[in-house]
Amino acid sequence: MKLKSHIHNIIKDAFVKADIKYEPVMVSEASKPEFGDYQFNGAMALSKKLKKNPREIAQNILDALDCTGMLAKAEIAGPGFINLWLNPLWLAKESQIALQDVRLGIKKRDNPIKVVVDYSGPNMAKEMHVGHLRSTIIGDTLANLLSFLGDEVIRQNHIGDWGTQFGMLIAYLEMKDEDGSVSLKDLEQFYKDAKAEFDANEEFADKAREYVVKIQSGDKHCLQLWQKFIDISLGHCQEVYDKLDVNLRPDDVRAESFYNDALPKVIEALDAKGMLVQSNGAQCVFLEEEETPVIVQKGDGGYLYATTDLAALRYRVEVLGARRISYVVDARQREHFKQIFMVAKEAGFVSKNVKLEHIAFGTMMDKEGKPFKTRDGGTVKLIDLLDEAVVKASETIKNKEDYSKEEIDALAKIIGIGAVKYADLSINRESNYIFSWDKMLSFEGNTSLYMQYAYARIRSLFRRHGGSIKGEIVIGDTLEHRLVVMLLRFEDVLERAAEDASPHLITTYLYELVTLFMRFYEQNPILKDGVEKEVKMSRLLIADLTAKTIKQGLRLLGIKVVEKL
RNA sequence: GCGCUUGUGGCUCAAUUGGAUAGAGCAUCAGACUUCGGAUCUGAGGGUUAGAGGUUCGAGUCCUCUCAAGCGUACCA
Repeated sequence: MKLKSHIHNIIKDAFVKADIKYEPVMVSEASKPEFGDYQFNGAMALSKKLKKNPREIAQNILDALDCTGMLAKAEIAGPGFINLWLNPLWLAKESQIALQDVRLGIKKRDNPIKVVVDYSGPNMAKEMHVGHLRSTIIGDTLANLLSFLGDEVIRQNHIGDWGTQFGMLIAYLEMKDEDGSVSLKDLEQFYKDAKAEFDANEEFADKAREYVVKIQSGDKHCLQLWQKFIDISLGHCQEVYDKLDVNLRPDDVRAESFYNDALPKVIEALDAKGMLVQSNGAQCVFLEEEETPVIVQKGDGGYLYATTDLAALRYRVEVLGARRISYVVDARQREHFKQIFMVAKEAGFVSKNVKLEHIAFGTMMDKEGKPFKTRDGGTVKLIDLLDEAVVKASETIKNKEDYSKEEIDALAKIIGIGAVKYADLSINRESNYIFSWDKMLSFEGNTSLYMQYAYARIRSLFRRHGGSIKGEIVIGDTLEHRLVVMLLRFEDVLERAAEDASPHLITTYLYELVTLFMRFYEQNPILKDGVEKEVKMSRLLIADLTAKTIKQGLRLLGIKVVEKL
């Protein structure tokens, strides 16, 4: 239910009736329950334009406002706010409709677009570390979300599989003369060993350099070694994706090497546009108001990160047909993307109706507020972090009920991984955040376990109830009223989260929803003796819609729910 | 040096993009129950939104300056 735009339309009609020749601003949720369900703040801003007292304008709007259907009541408050109350009968009817729909009343977009979401992007030379977590799950959530809302989403995993370090790595792989399955089990160690060999052994270093050239010129033997290396490394990534319950598959991989042939064409295109300038031997694009140029070709003829990104951008627009391209990449690359987007626009690689956006995010920090590292200062492998989360989760739930070992293992996986994801996604992506096991695995506050607990409680309610639910929703008190309004707000929240690429809007919403439900549940008995049948059914239906909304919300974040906890 | 980002109770985070008395959780203190799962709920104390100006009917949010922190600053990705 697009609550806001429905109310907006009613206000619009009132504007026409009241002969106000301006477009009304969007309504917003009331900041406090006393102020109703929604509020319209446009009267104050109009006062200057219309040269009238804002309260008078508000009164004019109010007089023209249709309060016979969706709205029950409207009042003027303060300097000219218009507070709006929704009609309980209307709310009951709409929530009933939502409940009968698997999509909870959320329609797919009428005008879907093709969206490329570029996320995760690990480097094949090393294993995924904690730094890849945010890109992977924020990107995945965005992709899930847009897809749910009806857009055609194309997931792109832009892996780093090309560059000088691969010469060293495949030379070392060949020297070890294994099939790779043993020595590449720990990529991190393999990289270290290769580097040590490179530094100590002159002969090996020469060979490594030679192999760089050989892969690039298409030498069969070297390419085979390289392919083997990439396959194994990608296998590590897939293991992480599966563990994370993220929707990335091998098909979504478009590696850097994929664009090799397109790189010279990027240079040609830029040259044809007269944008290339040679500076200190390198081919550069100078941009207005940018201090440093974008270097697209090195003095030795080699290509760079920027060149590959431009080639990828062209591919996404021209071949994939993207109308929106979202790059979910660390905030430190802000300048890079700013420049790439400028070059792409100037070169005509994208038309004006294509939206390019850098979905920047902050860094994960430790308790002291320093970048998250191991005790000896190394990077934390993502797979280790996830495994630890599962172990910690099983410790948390072990003492709770008499679960079998299998049950604990299954639960711990869902809960542990879910806790990591939820903790990350619940924070405004732009800022850095402090990683804390204790907070993450707490049952209190805005955490995944609080959501899981609420969901399990509702499910338990239905197990206990057993029989069928026949009846309709009747809003009995203000708490039920607020809860139902909250439930119907779901679509507005998803739209906004998708627009801003901000998963934390979903978690904030879910937390508010669950808090409200807990209060409702505490105050309004459902299965207890003495509750009238109609009331019982109505409350069960509200509980059911709450559970379904929690489940759907978490699902979009890539988190599964559990029936028992 | 220049540029970008950030600064909100003791701690961790919000604030509907300029709206009403800045909200939550943790921690602290005080309550509720012969538990529809207490891993719950209710309440209290705790804030000059880093600081100083400015714009506006109205500023945590926009502008200017100062302070502090993080990051980026041409042939890595």
